[in-house]
Amino acid sequence: MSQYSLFHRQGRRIVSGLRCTQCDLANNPDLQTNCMEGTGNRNRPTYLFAGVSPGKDDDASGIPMVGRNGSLFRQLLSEAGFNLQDCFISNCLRCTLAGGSPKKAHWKACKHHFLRDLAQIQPQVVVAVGGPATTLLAGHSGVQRLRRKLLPLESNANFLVYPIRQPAQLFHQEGRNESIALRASMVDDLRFLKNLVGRNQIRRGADVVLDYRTARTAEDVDAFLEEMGQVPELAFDFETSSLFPTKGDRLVAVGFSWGEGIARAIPLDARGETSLRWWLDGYLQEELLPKLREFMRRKKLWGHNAIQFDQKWSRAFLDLEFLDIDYDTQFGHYVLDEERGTHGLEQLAVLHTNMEPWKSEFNLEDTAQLSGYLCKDCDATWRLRKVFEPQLTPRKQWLLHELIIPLAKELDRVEWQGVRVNEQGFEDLDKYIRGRVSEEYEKIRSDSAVRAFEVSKNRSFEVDKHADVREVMRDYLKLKQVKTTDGGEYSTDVEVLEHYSDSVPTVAGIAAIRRLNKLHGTYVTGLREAVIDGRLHTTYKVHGTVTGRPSSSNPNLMNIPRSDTAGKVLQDANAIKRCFRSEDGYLLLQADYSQAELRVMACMSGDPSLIDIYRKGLDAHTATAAKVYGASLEEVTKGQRSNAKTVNFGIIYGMSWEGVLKKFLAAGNTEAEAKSFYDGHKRTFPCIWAWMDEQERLIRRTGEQTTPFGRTRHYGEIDNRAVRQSYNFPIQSMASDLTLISLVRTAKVLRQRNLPARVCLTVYDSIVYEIRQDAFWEVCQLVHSMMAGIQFDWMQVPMEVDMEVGYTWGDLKSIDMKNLTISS
DNA sequence: TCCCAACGCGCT
DNA sequence: AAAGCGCGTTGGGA
Repeated sequence: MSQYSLFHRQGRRIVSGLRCTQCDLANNPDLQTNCMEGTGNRNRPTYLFAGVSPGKDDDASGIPMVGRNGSLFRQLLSEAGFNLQDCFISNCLRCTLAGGSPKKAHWKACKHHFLRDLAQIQPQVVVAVGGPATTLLAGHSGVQRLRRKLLPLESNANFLVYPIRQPAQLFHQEGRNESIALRASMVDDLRFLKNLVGRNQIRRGADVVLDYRTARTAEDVDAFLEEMGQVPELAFDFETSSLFPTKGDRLVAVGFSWGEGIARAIPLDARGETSLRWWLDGYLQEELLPKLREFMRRKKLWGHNAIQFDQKWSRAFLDLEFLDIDYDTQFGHYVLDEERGTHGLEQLAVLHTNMEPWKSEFNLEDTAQLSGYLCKDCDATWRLRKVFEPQLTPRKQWLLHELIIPLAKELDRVEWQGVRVNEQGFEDLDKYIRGRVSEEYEKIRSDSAVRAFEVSKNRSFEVDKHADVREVMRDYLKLKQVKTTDGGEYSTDVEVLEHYSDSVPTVAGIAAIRRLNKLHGTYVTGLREAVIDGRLHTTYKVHGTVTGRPSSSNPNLMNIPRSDTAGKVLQDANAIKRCFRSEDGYLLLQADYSQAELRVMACMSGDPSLIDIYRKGLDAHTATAAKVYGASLEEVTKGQRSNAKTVNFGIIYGMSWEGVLKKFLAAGNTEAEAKSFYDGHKRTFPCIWAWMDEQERLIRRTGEQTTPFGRTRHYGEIDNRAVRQSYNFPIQSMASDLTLISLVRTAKVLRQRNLPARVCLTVYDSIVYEIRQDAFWEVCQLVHSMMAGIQFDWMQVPMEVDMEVGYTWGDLKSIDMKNLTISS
């Protein structure tokens, strides 16, 4: 899988820098520029010029189209009236052929670079410079014959290729009369292209003739299924009456596509004027659904709904436990471009295909209209795969097919099973918190400032109204502003409240009420409303974050309060987590990667001191403090350990000196102490700081980072925030991927061995399993050995896995894996 | 009634 | 001034 080495070893250290080694061109000992970037206007220029590969001078300088050939080419462009501002200049192959000829393997290995540029840059037309480039791009040879023609780009027919002859030909005929004529005709060809553009004759091509059909009779259905019978793989989509199938919901229609502009829609729930006759006589349940089930059961499918969605509806309405889905266009796009909110079907189709917007046609109440809409969804889904899939590097193929898609399928099962909850627990909490809130309100209402506020407003003071809290603190309690909100207002967030809590009891009361309200609204009322048959079913999003972490929503089960938070206002600190429980006869097992991010940092930076700490199995924060303070492990004080912890976390987030100072001061240190620790840390862990500098240089040079797992983060303007993100991204992303890989692997093995255990929850670096009691120890050992034994070539320290067991999420006990005992 | 911004806060 | 999320309430506007 290491065909690229973003992180490659140099001596002891692993440094970053993109080095492509995917074809033999990279092995050329004389190669100066590995994987050359194009140059010019990247923002929808008219022309993208593509030579076959960098020339000798290009290779030496790192820029395409320089040297003798390049300047001749630029001269011709200028004579033909081209403006370089409107051009992007690159090559089909990114490493020099050094006079050799391009082989299929070169293009196959390199193509994704070109196609990615193309998709991002979106030129109006691609100009293939010379015969070899034309062959690679358009699959035709003989430039002479193809002069002044527009050909479809072989890998993505949405782009047109205009072949021109190689200007360097002129050097072979220098001084001859033919040379003058040849030069003139080359310029003419360029002018011809410019005129085509000027007359607006190169547009995104008119779309293909659409072959969309909707089934209106049973005969139509049979004909469609017959027609699609021979097609091994189909794009498909469901139209549904809601986002999550619950009672009363309807699977409205299903559609398929197997070619550009081809789609079939089969309505299942007819509405509007176009009522279908078979809908009326029981045909749906007795014939159509079974037929459809048999049909879909045997097909490889791909969709655009992030898999879990399709899976749930087919399970609920087609009685198909698992669809054979091997691609999803949202994921396909996500691995190429991680930006949030960019994976919408219509948005992608408009950007990458010839299709026009259609989402406004959505109408659940008119089946005929909806079917047309569905056909477009399916068509777009089919087309987008053809656009995105060729852009995948081998590493991204691995990421998509070996991690993301299997993960989505596993998480689908997790969501579907859900987690058992103790509803009585929620009710008790509801009552308790209401009581606590009135108590606290009673206390603060005895404050004269609060009373004065209420008198002047002639209404009660409410903690949930930010303006109320602000006014009371600022104007009645006369407390100085400590912090400003984004909107430039007097902030009253938890940090400010805590600042005054010790000295002003009313502020402490406000803080308590706010926390109680949060716990009540989000975790008691909110969760209770989401319970279905005694279980909570979250939805995990696999493509929702720029780092590759999953996210959870409806309800979010990744932000359930921990005991130290809840304990600040609840008598029973674990009351909320205790509402999450195992099924009768089962146990919960929580497996946590301990300090995954700092361990990844140790591996990526190659820092000998940090590696040493983890190889010796020490407590990382204590050991950090010991090294920085020059003390023995036993001598490290609580305060010193806490300082080390602050900096260790700060590093992961790219905290600045000012940030460190602030934290240290807040913890009761002097500025001198902060400074001394900060400098001491840099001296003790030099490779960590060098690695961070490396990341900054990398994103300044290339604008992006890619992890060994194939996750990429793109940056726009490189500001301070981007620099901090560059420190955090590989660490957070890789740590998360280790957990996700473990989740997929362990879940699969549990199933293969038919063990009575399954994944029940996951929170970033932890996985919670629900295990039947009699199989507990077997599963526990299996999970532990798989998770702790995870190994990749870049890993230089062991991964430790903390194991905990309990009947609920709120009273987990540590497991001693050596002795297989449970701590009391 | 729905949508959005602002603010704040829960988690790793 | 420390990364990544989802979601609650309030309050203004369409």
